[in-house]
Amino acid sequence: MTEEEFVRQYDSSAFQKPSVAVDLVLFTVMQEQLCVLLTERNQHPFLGRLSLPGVFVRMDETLDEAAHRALYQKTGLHDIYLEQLYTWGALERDPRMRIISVSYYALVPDAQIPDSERGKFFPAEEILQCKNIAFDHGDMIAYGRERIRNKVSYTEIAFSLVPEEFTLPQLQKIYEILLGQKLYKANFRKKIADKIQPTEKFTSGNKHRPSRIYRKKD
Amino acid sequence: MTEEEFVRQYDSSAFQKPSVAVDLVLFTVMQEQLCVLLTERNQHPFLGRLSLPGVFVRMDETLDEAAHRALYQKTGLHDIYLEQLYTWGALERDPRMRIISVSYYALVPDAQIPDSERGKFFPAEEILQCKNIAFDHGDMIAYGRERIRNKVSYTEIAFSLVPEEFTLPQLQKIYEILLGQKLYKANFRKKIADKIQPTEKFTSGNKHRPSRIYRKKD
DNA sequence: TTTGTTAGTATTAATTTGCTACTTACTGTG
DNA sequence: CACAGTAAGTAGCAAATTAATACTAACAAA
Repeated sequence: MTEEEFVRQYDSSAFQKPSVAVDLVLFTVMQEQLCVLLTERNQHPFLGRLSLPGVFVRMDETLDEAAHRALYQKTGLHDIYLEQLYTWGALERDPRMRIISVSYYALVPDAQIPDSERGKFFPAEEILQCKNIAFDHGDMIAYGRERIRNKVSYTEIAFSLVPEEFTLPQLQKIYEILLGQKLYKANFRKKIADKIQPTEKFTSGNKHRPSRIYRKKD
Repeated sequence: MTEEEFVRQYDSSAFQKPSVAVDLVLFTVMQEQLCVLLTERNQHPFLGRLSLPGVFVRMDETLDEAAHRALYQKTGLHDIYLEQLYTWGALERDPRMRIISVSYYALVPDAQIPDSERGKFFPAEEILQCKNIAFDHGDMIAYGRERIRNKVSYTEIAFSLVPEEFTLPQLQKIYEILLGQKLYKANFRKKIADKIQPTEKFTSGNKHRPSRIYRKKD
């Protein structure tokens, strides 16, 4: 059967379609941990469980637009790193009806999160352990965490988790948390040397040597 | 607005849903080139252009199942490496109606392709140049090529493009084509040494030293 | 001035990668 | 049957990265 025959068959008779949603895994690093935005469900199914923010995809918006809308509606944030993750299509992933969900992940620096939202972030590690998560959202979080772990080393996504101005110990900590391992200070600095720009500013107020403040190059 | 309110609003009033399709980027390495399976469209839109095999997702099948179905229906192949790529949701990607397409890529060893299908494979490089491709299928091919290039070095996907029994020059060639660069023989062998198992067999019939035949370990 | 603490640099060992050159084993030709 | 041609396979070393440790620098507080 050709694609064309399929279109005809599909449009005429069995005209049922799945719903399409976008779910958002919003990551940040808080208190030296990778954290995710979750809200407790106040309705069935999965009443009381934690779930990711999500929206249905409108006929007049792209997937990326839907993801940005979800982000903005739920957190008020915009202009942050956002990337498509994976599309989930298990038959019973939502017990109410067939919903195919395109997951996205986003990265925000801790400092950029409004105070009203801070309480909604949970450490990814713990969340994935305790299994109190609605739908297949645990899989989405795990998949996102994995994607980030892979991309840290060959992209610059770590910078998306740090403010515009940052210190190298700060940045290194982010790398370490995302990678899940300690790095060597000297080597780390050599490696990112070409991606950063020193400023003339230093941290202050700490009871130890101040740290130079940098910005991302370009 | 909560997700629940959305569900209600969505189901009752504006009940229109996009169609969901799966498109398959089937790669192989033929004549020292990365090639893709394409068929010429015999219908509008994009009449005469080359397009990827695709199917609509049924209500009773998962996305992975739909991808396998597409593969089997179009080529008769099964039990090959298959992985989800990316989901495409531009508004006008299909001029007939709103179709969201989940792309998958698959890898087959040249030797496993039935003769009837061999003519349908085109070098990815050329295809992406000449822009004779239907829909956004060119983007899908490019995205798949990129994904493979990335995964070659830290996974074992290259083995999916080689028969069960293979020589090291053969395998190295696959790596080189996927990565788009020459590799050093000795280093290559060191690196994959723990992933392969030597057999007692050798190639024959060539007018030079025969090559030992290996299998994938595990 | 001393201590505690973190920032930042220097140095060296171990490993991996880049690269060249060699030996080995076959076929076909004189 | 030697020799040329060709690709398989191995050895070895230089260059670059990564792993690891030790050091010096700059602050606050006692």
